[in-house]
Amino acid sequence: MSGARILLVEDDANIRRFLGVALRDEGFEVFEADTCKRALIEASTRQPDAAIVDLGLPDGDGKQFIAELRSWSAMPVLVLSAREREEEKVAALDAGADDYLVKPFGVPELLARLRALLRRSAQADAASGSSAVRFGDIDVDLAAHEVRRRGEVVRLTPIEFRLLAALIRGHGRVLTHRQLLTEVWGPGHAERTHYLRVHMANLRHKLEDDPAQPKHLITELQVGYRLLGP
Amino acid sequence: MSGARILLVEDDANIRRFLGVALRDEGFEVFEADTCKRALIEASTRQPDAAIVDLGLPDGDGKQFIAELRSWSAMPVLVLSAREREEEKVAALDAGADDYLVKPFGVPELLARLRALLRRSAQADAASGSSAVRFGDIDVDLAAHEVRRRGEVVRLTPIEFRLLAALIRGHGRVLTHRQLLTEVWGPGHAERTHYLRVHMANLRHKLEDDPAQPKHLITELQVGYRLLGP
DNA sequence: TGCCGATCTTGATGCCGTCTTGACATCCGT
DNA sequence: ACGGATGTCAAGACGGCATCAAGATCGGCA
Repeated sequence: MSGARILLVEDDANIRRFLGVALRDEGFEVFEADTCKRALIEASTRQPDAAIVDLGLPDGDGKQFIAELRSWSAMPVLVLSAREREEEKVAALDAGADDYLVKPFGVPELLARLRALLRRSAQADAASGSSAVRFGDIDVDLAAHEVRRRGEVVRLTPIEFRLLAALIRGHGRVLTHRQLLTEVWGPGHAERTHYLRVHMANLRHKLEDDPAQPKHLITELQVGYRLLGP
Repeated sequence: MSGARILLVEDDANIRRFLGVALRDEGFEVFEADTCKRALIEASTRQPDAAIVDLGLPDGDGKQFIAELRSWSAMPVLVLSAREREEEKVAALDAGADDYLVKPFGVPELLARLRALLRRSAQADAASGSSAVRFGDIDVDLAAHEVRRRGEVVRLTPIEFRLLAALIRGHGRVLTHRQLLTEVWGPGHAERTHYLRVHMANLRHKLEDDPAQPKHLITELQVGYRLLGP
């Protein structure tokens, strides 16, 4: 679970910056918030995989944040706090937190505990349904890495799959050549538009009824490509 | 989640009795073990909902118990220990523990952390299936630690079994090299893709009719592997 | 304590699928 | 009809994968 998205809620700018660096070093994508209100907004818009929350926030208690969050999200929450009174810990855990770490703490321990939480929630996610998308007679399950056409499994090469995944993520919208190239090949290959043509052609052969008259993998002249739904 | 079944692994008879009483007072059903070996037997026969484990066991380290347990069970594990060195905590958590509490601790905190773990796993259990799986002519019973092929018992090495268990847990979907490596070898070996190739080859020799043309242990080029069902 | 067997790790090698690359055909708006 | 952009096709390069075997490691047993 590297590259997981973490919401970091902490009002002290120094600690926040410090933790942010440590988390990003581990390959996490980090979003930051310094108030209860802001944290709830970030939590809903960024769709993080887990939250690290300081209890002492300027507006309202961190426990309040957890309670609010729990009303619509099951994401794991790790609480940080200077308060080491046992009742505080019990209250936070019973409010819906998954772990409670008393300051000062070691970063390695924080990371290990975070890994443990992500490990659990990854399992849970895997067990509960799949993230399926459908357009025309094509079914794509991004999590399972599986593509079917009229029920038949279609074998895609790695690049074909990543290209399709990129198109699905922006489904409906036009994605520029540059966007697709950097997403699939990484930055540094942003001008190899020829790659796109070749692999898009391969994708069309595998997914379209008539590759010359694509119904879903649409060319936007001079701009890029888009995936058209049903 | 009152009435949950708890496995208590602790070699000190006094502490064990004390914790047993505290847990039973809360309405839990408690099973006790004082050695690594005994704990594994109890874990598989009693089917507890969670385990509380002391790290300092007479025979072998508690981490060993966790690693063994994790190869066939996903039950939450809360570690108790007198060792407060950070490396110990990290090692235990990365071995598969879900929480780590340093002695001496307050019973209310222990109970709150236990509640948090049970809360989570109750959610997860609601979604997932049983521990016996069949694909082709292979039968696997994760709980019993047994693999059969056309009725014949197949001997798997520890790593082979854990690799197979990881594939079964995500059966059908693609598991990335990274996922498999961290699950079987732990984080820190996430880029030894060579291990995977070797042990996957061994698994195929033991389970597939034609190891060169696998029907179930499928390679997903550049991505990982997947277990294909019937 | 020292030996033995099983298992895991590590390295070398050949192979196969995929990606890249270039030449050429086709389409589109002007 | 023209030029630039897009689509098609096929050949060769490249890198990942499978396989085998030898060295390292660990645990059990005497």
